[in-house]
Amino acid sequence: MTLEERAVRDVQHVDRRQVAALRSVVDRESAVAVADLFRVLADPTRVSIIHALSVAELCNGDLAAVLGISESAVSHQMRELRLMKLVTAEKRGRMVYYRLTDTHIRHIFADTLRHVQESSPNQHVGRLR
Amino acid sequence: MTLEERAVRDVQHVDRRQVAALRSVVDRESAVAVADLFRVLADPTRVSIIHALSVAELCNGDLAAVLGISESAVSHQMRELRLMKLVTAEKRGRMVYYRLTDTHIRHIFADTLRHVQESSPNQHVGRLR
DNA sequence: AGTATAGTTGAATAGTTGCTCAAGTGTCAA
DNA sequence: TTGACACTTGAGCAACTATTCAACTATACT
Repeated sequence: MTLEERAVRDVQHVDRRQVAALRSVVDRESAVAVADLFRVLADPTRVSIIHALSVAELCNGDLAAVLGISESAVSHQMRELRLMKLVTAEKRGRMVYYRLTDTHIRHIFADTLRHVQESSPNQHVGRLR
Repeated sequence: MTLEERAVRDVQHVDRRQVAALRSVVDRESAVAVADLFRVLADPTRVSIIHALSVAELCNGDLAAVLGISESAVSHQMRELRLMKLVTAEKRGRMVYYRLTDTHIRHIFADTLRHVQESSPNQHVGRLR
């Protein structure tokens, strides 16, 4: 018996129609898309990069300087951010300048920063790094 | 020479004051806090759970039925979501009912869902799972 | 030409994550 | 009490991730 079949059969606590309705609302595909977007924002380095770029346009080396990490590490992250279309790269001479593509992301990001700063000024429940 | 020292020294493209200013704006601690919050939302299963709970209050087994995964898997995820204070658990008899704690998260989540559905209806650039 | 600078890339690696499985706890009903 | 049910927990593992290092390309300067 597949999980799919179990899902339809084994519901005993909510009525089946509600579960059936939820199963159609919560489709896997958009869940993956949403998770992918959040995944990009789920790393302190990328968060810092986006934070910095929300203040100024910066090149790869400057980002490394601002964050205090290697240029290679920045470059790897920029590749990811570019792939996910969160930043745009513009080459000028031998430098590559990055800026945020999307104002929507800016808002989501700002909202979350505010949320974190308001709701838990001192407690921190996340994992160790 | 530490990365910290490099950071102050090696800046050649932006003026040093700007980088110094950015270095104070982009502090590691809140970057980690923001990333931690996003990390919770960066998994398709947890996204689906939050999506389902934004529609109805559900117990562990129902969530398993709705998502089509094992109760154990759900329970593991609920522990995380509880730790991060995104959901609240309420035990009634032998069932544990979950609901979303925070309306702020609801908004961030809804924003992002809308963003994903609007901005990239068909393309998908994320990793395979 | 030659050299230095800015950035990219691929492999390797240490650490993390999400799930499964098996064993456990607590609750209800016969 | 016995059994079934709802859920939790810990160990183990396969997959993924962020960084480092070394080698590379491309541009600029002399």
